[in-house]
Amino acid sequence: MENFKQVPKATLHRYPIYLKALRKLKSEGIERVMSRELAEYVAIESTTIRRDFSFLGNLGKQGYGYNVNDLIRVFSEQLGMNFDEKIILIGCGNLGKALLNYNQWNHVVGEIVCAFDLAPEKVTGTSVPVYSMDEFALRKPEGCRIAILCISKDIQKTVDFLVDNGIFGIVSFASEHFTVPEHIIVKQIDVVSSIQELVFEANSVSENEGVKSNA
Amino acid sequence: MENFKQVPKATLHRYPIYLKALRKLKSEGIERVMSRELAEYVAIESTTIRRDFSFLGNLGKQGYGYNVNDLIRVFSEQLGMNFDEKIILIGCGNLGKALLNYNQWNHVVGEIVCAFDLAPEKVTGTSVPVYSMDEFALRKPEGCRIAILCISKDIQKTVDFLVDNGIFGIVSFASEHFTVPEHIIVKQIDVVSSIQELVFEANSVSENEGVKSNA
DNA sequence: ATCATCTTGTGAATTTGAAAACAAGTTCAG
DNA sequence: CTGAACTTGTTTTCAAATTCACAAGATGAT
Repeated sequence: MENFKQVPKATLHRYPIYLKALRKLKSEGIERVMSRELAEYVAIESTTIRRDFSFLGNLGKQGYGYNVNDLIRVFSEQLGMNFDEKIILIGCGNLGKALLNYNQWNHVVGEIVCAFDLAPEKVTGTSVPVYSMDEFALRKPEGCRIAILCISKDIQKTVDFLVDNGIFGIVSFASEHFTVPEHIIVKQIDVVSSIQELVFEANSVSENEGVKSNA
Repeated sequence: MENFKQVPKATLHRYPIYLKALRKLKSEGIERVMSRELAEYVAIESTTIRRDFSFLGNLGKQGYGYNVNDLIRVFSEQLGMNFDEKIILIGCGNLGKALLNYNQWNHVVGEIVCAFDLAPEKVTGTSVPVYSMDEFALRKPEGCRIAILCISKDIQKTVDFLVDNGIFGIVSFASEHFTVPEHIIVKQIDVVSSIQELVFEANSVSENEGVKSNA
């Protein structure tokens, strides 16, 4: 957030992985970790980890390692992770409802404040209010920047609408393809594509062995 | 599948994106596409696209472009995408059931043949049979290689169990961290991490503009 | 049939990312 | 307090991926 020295995209992609591992370590009561330990844990070279961390400042101590709590705090502050992102969800079908009932949002990135659906009266058993899409402008929470998309029709139209209404980050579970203006950030989540990639990878390594995998 | 000339990992990651876009084009009745058009559509440089395609053979014609149907067919055949992957799903909570009811599996990668749960008798309204984990060895479909993980407890134990039972590809929706042997391929799907990454990216580009985004 | 106009596929160059190597600072035992 | 043993952060080296640039082949209008 302060003086970003051009953090590489590849590094940005790994931060959530580190953060998750660090939270796990913290939950196990571990307060100190060395890059080499963490490396084994997340299957990323220790040298890569140290470099990734170095973009955020001098976080470790020679001969000691890193303090887990400090790391988590720096990640949160420096990367603008303020824990209270107001997120909205569009489309309350099976998947949408499953995400709404997912209880691990708090104190991680923020929370889903409300949801929108074409037929909100048919949606029952959710812990947050569900509004009609017609009420969007009226009901959109103050400061809301991110939307989770769980619809299967009219994707492009919906995306355009969201962008026009000030959303700049979209996490999409929609399987269909869509395009956005340059300044909008999209994260696609697609089981089918993941499985395809998995199959492609499997078939391509069967030819020449040797791939390191982890989660 | 035939003679893979070391397809780069980055390329492997883009194949599903192309495939999805191509299917969309096909559904719109478009039979011919040029790398430049496709580039604008998926926000990947045309030259990158041409190189990516070149790993699978000479698929295009100079002065003409690519035939959409041919491309889709080659992708499927060459990459071992045989449309009938027998997939299993572990954990039938909200999310698991949502995935089971997702109706766009057929003719894309294969299908979810059955599911497993600790308490299968409590799971209702699914279109595929749900078995107890105790019956795993007995019920696992012949030729099944891929499992979708939708559980929130005992992740590591479950993963170890699956690996011991011949699964080598895992698509995990579990938020918790786990490790696998080297030859196992894992695709993590995690809404929270995606949102984190999105926030990180947003905050880092606000400093220096200019990022191309798409879906 | 011919030619101007396209578009692919690929060597070469450039940019980007990862790994190795090491200097400098910290810890902890005695 | 002293020094051996560690571990970070960064410089340098190496590898991977992307982009450039262009030759070669195809098209379609005339």
